[in-house]
This record gives sequence, structure tokens and C-alpha cells, in this order.
Amino acid sequence: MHFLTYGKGQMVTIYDVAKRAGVSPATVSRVFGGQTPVTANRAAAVQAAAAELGFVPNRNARRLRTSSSEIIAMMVPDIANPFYMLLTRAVEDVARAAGYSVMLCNTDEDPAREQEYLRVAASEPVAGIIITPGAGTDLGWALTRGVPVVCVDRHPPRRVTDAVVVDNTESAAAATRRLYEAGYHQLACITGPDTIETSNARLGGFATVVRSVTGAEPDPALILRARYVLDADGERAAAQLMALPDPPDAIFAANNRLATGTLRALHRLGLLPPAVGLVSFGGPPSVLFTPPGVVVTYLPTRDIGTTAAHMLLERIAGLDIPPRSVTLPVAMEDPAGDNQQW
Amino acid sequence: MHFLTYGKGQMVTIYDVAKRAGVSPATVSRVFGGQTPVTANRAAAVQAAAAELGFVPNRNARRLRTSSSEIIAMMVPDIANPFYMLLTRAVEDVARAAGYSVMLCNTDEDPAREQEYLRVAASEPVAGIIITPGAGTDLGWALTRGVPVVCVDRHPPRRVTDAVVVDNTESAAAATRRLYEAGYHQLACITGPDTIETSNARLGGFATVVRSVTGAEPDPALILRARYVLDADGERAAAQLMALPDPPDAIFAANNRLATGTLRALHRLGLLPPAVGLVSFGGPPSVLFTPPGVVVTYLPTRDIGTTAAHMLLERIAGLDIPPRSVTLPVAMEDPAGDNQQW
DNA sequence: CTGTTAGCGCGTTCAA
DNA sequence: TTGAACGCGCTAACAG
Repeated sequence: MHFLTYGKGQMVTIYDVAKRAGVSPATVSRVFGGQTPVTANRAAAVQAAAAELGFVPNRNARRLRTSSSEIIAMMVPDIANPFYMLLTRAVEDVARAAGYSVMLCNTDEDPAREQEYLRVAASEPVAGIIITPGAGTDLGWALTRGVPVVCVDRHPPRRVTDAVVVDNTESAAAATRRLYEAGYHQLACITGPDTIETSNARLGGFATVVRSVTGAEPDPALILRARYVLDADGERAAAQLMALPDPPDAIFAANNRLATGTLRALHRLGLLPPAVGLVSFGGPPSVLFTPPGVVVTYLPTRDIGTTAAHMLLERIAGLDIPPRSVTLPVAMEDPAGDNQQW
Repeated sequence: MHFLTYGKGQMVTIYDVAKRAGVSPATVSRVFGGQTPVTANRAAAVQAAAAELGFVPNRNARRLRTSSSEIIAMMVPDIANPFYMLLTRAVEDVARAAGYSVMLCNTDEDPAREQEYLRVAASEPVAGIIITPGAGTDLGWALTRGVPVVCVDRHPPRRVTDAVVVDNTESAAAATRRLYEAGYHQLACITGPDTIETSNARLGGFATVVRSVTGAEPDPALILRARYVLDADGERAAAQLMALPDPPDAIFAANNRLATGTLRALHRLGLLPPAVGLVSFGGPPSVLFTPPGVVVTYLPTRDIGTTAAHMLLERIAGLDIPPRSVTLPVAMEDPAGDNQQW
């Protein structure tokens, strides 16, 4: 007796269906493959036979034959980050509509794990890859094998593939200006590792504005780097800043994790905005409202995902033009709507 | 000339490697399959040849041959919900460690889409399925084909598979008691559709306590149902409750979405807790702290995911015992740590 | 321990 | 339009 399964049903093949429908296996294949035409009543007979037998085409056999799959690999640093979660959701929506499945690959910003997943993607082989590349990402293997790749959030090394990004430098600058306009004058910055493109670009935008306003280089003591992935790192960095002899009166946090951590630290010190100003680059998951003293830049997360997915589908379809880089706008006002952005 | 791809590299097969290493294809297969033993130096030769040629085993061929895959289908209502996101993350961690990949399937509580995905899973065929079943979920197809299934968050129809759930009734009751203990006395409940097991169980726990405290049935006007998936629905329901001639002084929100929406509504009315009490069943993404007047039940999200994944791996390995149902405890205090729960 | 052989289920030639 | 035959790349038998 078997529990849990009603039975290890024998695989029903096109041969079974063919016999039952009184046609050749090739005809069955054509009915389900949908390429070459089949007479209507023969097709109907095949459909009927297939339904009676509970036939489901075996994708592995098809893939082996055609050496293609309908799987898109989505490789992101951390699916537990709302930004990547929403990004993935958007990709999945577009992919599903086009008949593709999404394989989820968490890299945790770990190059080894990323390499491992790229190997899996290569041996799958997947139809395409959407990836947020890390510091030393090597796309060579995928490209050699002709697997299309689209990068999201960050550019690939040497810009060898399509990419969908936002204008980090400019929007970081704009957000920083807002802090000055709100009357803050001692600005600090908590950004990510110097191996990550966005953390450098955001710091760059910040520093440019500080220089232009103060006429001097930003104080190095007011610029901290923390890991992008853990709230706790942002919290620690913010606490460290506020413990300085001459602490900042506003903090630029370069991603949502860091902003969340910073808010935690400020809350613990009883210095929530507007007591201390804050830029949250990318919306933190504050449910209710944005308190005064907080400047939030809203990333067009959903758009990034759908754009990337469409670009990838174009590449899968064979589009052969030079790498494209799409830069999407960053909003400084809550775009409202259904949490479409982050 | 080709852009984007360095070339549609010819597939390197075990035959190529075999020739280069001076062994038989079967030996190459054994080196990569890892079942039968191979002499050390022969294995080394194979590895070397494979590396030089850039050989990557073709999974589709292997799967066709073995009619097995290393893919787990994760079918959840909405990956953009933090609960399911964290759940998925946990599953992915365990799966990856065991050499499996995770295929992401958003059902949006839509039976049609669920059915569609179950078909895909059947034709893949996937090694196993982890699913949050909806109202009319039909697992028949998967079970007939012998694909192991583990349900999470909700039981399957007729409890035909393993399941990992929490004790919704009891913890809903406990949370409701807290509201009374805090001095609230006019309690309302916003729960999900009556087609969803958890929304009924949570309402049940709520109602039991109301009955035992007031000695009467809960006022039907104070019990609302809203969709589980959108914050906006919770917001609307809460607004409706507060517009009653005799509005409640506390609201039991049966999931994190509904709690978020309720908080939004209360904020808009200037009635944030503790002015109006709130139970959030499942933690809402409040970054900073839990205000007084809010009772949060923290679901052991990560545990649910890892437990389910391990149970599925056991089933995939062939474990053949009656369906198990694991009920995990719900915490009423912030378990702290790294957002492991929700 | 290793090589030889025969398919896994399907898509795709080629003739008819 | 349809059917027969071949092979995608690999692993599971078997024989050595």
C-alpha cells in the first residue's frame, strides 16, 4: 500500500496517445507542438485520446530534443529584501504570461554561490538569466553558451549585456539637496561596500552635493560603509555616527536595509526624524506614513522587473543588437498606488 | 557578428570528454553522476578533460533518462507578501543545500492559475511540490503521478498530504484575550474569505473568546471579511468598522495585510493604537517598534519553510508513511533575531 | 572497476 | 498533410 501517492502512474507517452487515436506518434507530437498543421478531426481525436489517458507532454524529452527550456533564472542577492522580492514578482508576472517559469536563485552577494548558480543555469540550460551582478560576477560561461542575460539594478562588468538600472548618482544628489533645503547642515552617509556599483554611485551623488554646498570635501568620519544586506549593519553604523563628538544632524542611507537600521538606531536614541534628518534611498517598509525630516526616493521596482523581463524575452527570441542600457527614473514623491515601487 | 553572446557554443558532451580523456563515455558519466566508483587517476583525467573542454553535464538528458528532476515547485498565493517571501527564502535555503532548485509559482489565490502551475509541475516533472493550497485546490494530478506534495500554512483537502501549519484557533484566541486584558471591550474582527482555512480558524478563535467574555454571540456587524491579498481591502474594512454608529474600540486583523490596512485607516482617522486596540496576526512590517495597544502574533515563518522543505526531501527520498501534520507554535512576543519570523 | 549497448520521450527530417 | 526512422545527451544494464 502506498500513502500520499495514489500511484506512481506510468508515464503516458505520445505513442500511447497515438495508438489510442489511431494516428502516428508524429501527429500527436505535432498537435502538441503546434508547428506543422494537422487536420481538424485528427487533431480532435488526438486531444480526446490524450485527455482520456491523462497525457502530459514530457518537457525534459522536448528540451533534450530542442535543447531549449522555458525557464528563466532569476539571480538576486536576497529575495527577503522587499526590493528584490517585488522585482522578482514583476519578472514572474511577465514570464508566466509568456509561458516561462522562474527559477529562484539567492546569491547573498556571495560570488561562490553566484558561480554555482551560473553553472546550474548553464547545465539546465535555462532560456535566459536575469541577474543583479555582484563584484566579481563572471558571465562568461553563460555568454559563451549563448544564454541571454539581462542585468538589473547594476551593470555587468564591461557592460557586455543588456541592463536596467536607475540613475543613482543624480537621484542621490537630488535627495541630498533636499536635506540641505530642510535646514540640515551636518550630513553623514552610510553606504554599501565599495565593490557594489550602486553604493559608490549613491555616495558619489551625495558627495558632489556636499562639496558644492560646503565648498569642502565631506568629512571622512561621516562616511561609513556597511553591508547592504542586513538591517543590523545599518543600525550599528548609525549608532557609531551618532556617538561621534560632533555627530551629524542628518544621515543619507544608501539603501532600504541601511535606512531601516538607521531608523532603528535613531529610535533607540530618541532622535527620530525630524530631530535627525534621513534619506532613505529606496522606500523602507514603513506602513503608515513618512514622518517629516525623512526624504524617500522611490525606486521603480516593478518597472525595472517588467522591463528586464521583456528585454530578456526579446533576446531569447533572437534579437541581435548591441547591449542596451535602460535607465529608469527615480521618484521623490510617493507614487502611491499599490506598492508598485520601492 | 554576434552581440551579447560570445557564440552559440557547441554542446560539449560526455563523448567529447571521453575521447579527450581516453576513457569510455560511461566512465565520464560515472565521474559526474557519482554513483559507482572510478579509479582516482582516471577520474582525474576526466576532470581535466572536462575542464579544458568546458563540459557541463546536460541536465535535461539526465532527467529524461532518470525521469527525475532536482526542481522543487514552490506555489504560494503572493510572493510579494513578506510572509510568503520569507517562507520561500527558507525553502530555497534548504533546497539549495540539498542540490535542488526552486521554481517560483505565484497563484494569487486564483484556482485557474494554480491548476495551470500544477500542470506545469506535472509535465516537468518536478521532484516535489510545496504549496499553500487554495479553496478548490486539486492535488490529484500530482498525487497520481507520484509527485510528493507538502502543504504549508493550510491543510490540503481531506488532508491527503503532509502539512506544516500553525495553531490558528488557539493563538487567535490568546491574542483576543490580550485585547480584553488591555481593557478593550468592543472588539471587531477583519478576517479573510470563508474559503480559506486560516481565516475561518482565526475568526473561530476570536469568536470563542468574545463569547466566553461577553456571554453572547459576537455582533455580526463587527465581523468583516476582506480579501487576504491587498492592504487596501483591510483599510476599507477598517474604515467601515470605524464609521459604525457604535464603532469598536479594538480590531482583530487576521493577517499581516489586513493589519497593515487597518493601521493605515486608523492613522487616517487619528486613532492609532492605543486609542484603538489592534491584533496583528502575523507581524506587519513595522520597522521600528510595536506601539502599545498592538498585539502581534509572530508566525514561525522560517521554521515552517525549513520544516516543510525537509519533510518534502524525505518524501522525495521515498519515505512512505501516512500523511503527517506538523503544527508549529506561534509566539506572542517578538522573537527578535534577524526577522526570522513574521 | 570498466566498456558496450540500448533506450528515456520527443521533435524533426525525409518520403510518400 | 502524414508516417517512418533517427538521434538529442545521458544513465542503467550487462558483460568483461
